[in-house]
Amino acid sequence: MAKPPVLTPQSDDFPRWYQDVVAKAEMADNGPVRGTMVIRPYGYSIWEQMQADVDRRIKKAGAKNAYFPLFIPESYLKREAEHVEGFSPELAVVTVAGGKTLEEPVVVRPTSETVIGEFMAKWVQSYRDLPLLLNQWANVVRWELRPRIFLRTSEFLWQEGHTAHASQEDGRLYAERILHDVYETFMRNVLAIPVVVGRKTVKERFAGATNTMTCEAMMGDGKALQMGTSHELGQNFAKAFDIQYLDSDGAQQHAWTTSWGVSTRMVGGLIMCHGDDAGLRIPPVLAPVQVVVLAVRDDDAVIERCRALAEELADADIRVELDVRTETSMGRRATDWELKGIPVRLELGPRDLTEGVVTLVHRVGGLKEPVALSGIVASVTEALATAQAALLAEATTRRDTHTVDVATITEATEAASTGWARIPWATLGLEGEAELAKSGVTVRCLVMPDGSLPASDSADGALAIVSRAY
RNA sequence: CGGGGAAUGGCGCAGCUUGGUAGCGCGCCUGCUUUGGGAGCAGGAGGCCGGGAGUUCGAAUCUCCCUUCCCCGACCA
Repeated sequence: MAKPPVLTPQSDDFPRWYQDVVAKAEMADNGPVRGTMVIRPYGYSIWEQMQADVDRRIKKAGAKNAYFPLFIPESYLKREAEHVEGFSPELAVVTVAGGKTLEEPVVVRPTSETVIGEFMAKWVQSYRDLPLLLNQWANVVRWELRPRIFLRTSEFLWQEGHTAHASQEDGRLYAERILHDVYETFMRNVLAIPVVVGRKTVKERFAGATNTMTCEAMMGDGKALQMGTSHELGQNFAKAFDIQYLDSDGAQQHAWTTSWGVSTRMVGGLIMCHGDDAGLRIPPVLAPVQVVVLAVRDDDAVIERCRALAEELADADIRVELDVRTETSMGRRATDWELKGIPVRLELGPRDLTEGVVTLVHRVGGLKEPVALSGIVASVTEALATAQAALLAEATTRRDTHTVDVATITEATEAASTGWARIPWATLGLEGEAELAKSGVTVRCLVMPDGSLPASDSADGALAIVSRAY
């Protein structure tokens, strides 16, 4: 009798598959409070890898890390009208603390523009203080109506960058720099996710921003996921929080601010972009464990050789884990590592040992090949590079084959049942956008035909990428 | 907030119609045999059946109230 599949097949029920993987790969559990999640060690190690890489890139772009408080005076949120309107339904508010009703309720931050704006106002006096480039790694809370683990949780982890500039131009360039040099590059080169970078429509724009830019990724089922955003906030927050500086001519000026962030949602995106019916497939550059060395049998010589092998790989700076839990069957362990998406598995048994080889199993593609024990570092290095490239190629092919050019709203809706549609923004317009929304289809972003960012909300020739989204 | 479901060992479920204080699969523990793709057999541990009130000799099961969760929709950076 055939064994039932380890996971619900993607083609049967994609959301169910996603839930299954999250549980069986030991990524996360639901928390006790609705919408919260417990990130398990394996899931957290993936987040830590993301964090480390993104943090390095942010610092390279000149921003410095700081930390602002979790609690924000409710009055701060109210200072920027559009901002408070955008958030009020999803705010968690503390009204009682220390056994007493608070004079002024405090809000658990949904994002930190307001509190950071308040302090920027204190720190910025002169044009010489600009640009002020800050970033923080923090948790934020948004009481979402429909949570989904990693994709939309009531509390999530992220990095939020906040900057103040002397001119609109400088702010815009910095927001774009973060979008391209930090987010897009990281997603493509590390996550192996070929995101489309574009400009949000007015409807989809962040509350309080003058321009919202986004990285949109296509998931395995053809739906879109916003993986990161970068906002130009204009002078909205500078005016609300009085961030002013004296320019070189001695005149008071309001600063121009930006904000930008990526979150634990990326973990969900990674799962849904690369996962298959056997589980996760983690791109090697990101993978907390790149190689697992697996002892096939309980045999002293085998286990000893496995240890030596793992050590040799670790010495070559390959992230390796040793699995000599021979009390568990070989098949079970192989399945479990596959679920976790470890890119390369080295299986070593008595047979391999006598032949001086080890069986190298590729998670991407599934190929199994005997490779010489002597040149193992080179073989593994090559296998990792191949897997990284293959994942990006696969995701790129899917994105491209599931994106079609259309001319009408009806065609766009149709195309959105299996992927993305590209339609001239001039054809669609605000009414078309509203029309699509009725069937659950949204404009993910606007892009120019050459892939660059539209310079305005109504840039000539801009194309709308429309699809269903998570 | 509207519509639909559900709450029973860690997880997934059956039992309820026709009341007699729980059962299955997976997981877990012990032992033996196994181990090259989710091991097998044997023996175990583990549940005041979401909460409260009521009917009854007796309630997982019937009645009423409450709470929570899930799905669809509205909402969402």
